[in-house]
Amino acid sequence: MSTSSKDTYHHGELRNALLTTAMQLLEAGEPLSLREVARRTGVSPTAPYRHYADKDALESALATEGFRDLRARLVAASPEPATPAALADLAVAYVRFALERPAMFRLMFGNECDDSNDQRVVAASSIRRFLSDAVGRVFPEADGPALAVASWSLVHGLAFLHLDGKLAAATPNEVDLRVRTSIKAILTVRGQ
Amino acid sequence: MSTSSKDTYHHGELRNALLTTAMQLLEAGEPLSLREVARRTGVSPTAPYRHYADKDALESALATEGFRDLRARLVAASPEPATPAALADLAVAYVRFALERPAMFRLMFGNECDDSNDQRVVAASSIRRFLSDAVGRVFPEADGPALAVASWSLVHGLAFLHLDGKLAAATPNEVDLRVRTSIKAILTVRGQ
DNA sequence: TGTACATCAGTGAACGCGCGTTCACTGATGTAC
DNA sequence: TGTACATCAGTGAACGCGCGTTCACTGATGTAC
Repeated sequence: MSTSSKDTYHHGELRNALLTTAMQLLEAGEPLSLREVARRTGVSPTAPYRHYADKDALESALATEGFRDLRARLVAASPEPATPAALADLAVAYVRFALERPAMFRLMFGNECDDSNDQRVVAASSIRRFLSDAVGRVFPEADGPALAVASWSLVHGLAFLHLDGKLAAATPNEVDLRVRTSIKAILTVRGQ
Repeated sequence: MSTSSKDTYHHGELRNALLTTAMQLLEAGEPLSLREVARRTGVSPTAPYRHYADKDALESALATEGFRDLRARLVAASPEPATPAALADLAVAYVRFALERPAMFRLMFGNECDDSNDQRVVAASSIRRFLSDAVGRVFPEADGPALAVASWSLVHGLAFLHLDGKLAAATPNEVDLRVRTSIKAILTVRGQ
């Protein structure tokens, strides 16, 4: 299964190959180590240092990919959300992403952020903007920024509480349902 | 600074002493290792194994303490919350706890939960119940369980997003304000 | 009240481990003339 | 078109590290008679 084509000493694609391998490690739920990534890519333990300054750099690159993937999932769920139902679809997509790729989600969020990586910052704030725009479109008369933060927090909290087993759910469908129910509950409550 | 009173070979309080030391390590933001805990408690590296089966057991005990502390903080903020304002006070207390004791908060939540530790499960669900009761009291006509989940998620998300630097805030007061603003925004939005 | 003995709660050496990272190196590639 | 040479992208040995955990042990404690 390992790409043992040593034909290419100068690999040419090592940077991407490392990223891909690291991704697979993460999806497999195995601990991420530079040495293991190198091993599985069929390359010496020090080869990665030609492409990433250190382990943190690899992780940031990985997180950047993660943010892009998450954004793509959200966009796929609802490209131009403009109704409460569309918002709920976004929420479901967000939580699904977290549960399907828990290690990645934790890497993206459950860490002190490395703000020195520009691409990462851009990828993360792109998600934020997409969500804010959606909320603004659906509730134009509300306190936009505050409601955007609140919505993101609600969804993010749902994701993390499920991830950490604080909200047990047997099946993905149950999770989806709970997400929708939660949103409906909070939208229909009588404010003070 | 280290309690070097070796007077007591049979320490008598080693179990608690270890827990306390571990707590301090956590609060200091240093990585938690069994050896380091033993070292700082002035005891051999293997002594802890008389009191905790392994590292996970220590961590569970630590998390249990954390849940109790968090509950105490919530109760202190509002012993019998019955108004939206009281709920906001709870939210502020929750987020403050997370930001003041980030390592502890991550240990409590940012992990797969060890459900085999009964005390831990009890301590965690006690918080959940307290929050649910509060929400039920304030919004008796709502879908209780769903709204409770939503509220907890909102607050939990606010906590984590701040923790991870996704929502920048210069001062604790700014954080408090944002928490209150978020809640107000979501409570006053016009549901569908 | 004194003593034998089981149990409890420590010690200290040792294990194997995998990690991130450095260093000096060399083989492959591409470019200037 | 051919060649010299700089640069690029790998290698492989080695470093020091701290960790969790096991093992056989021993000193202290408490209890039964």
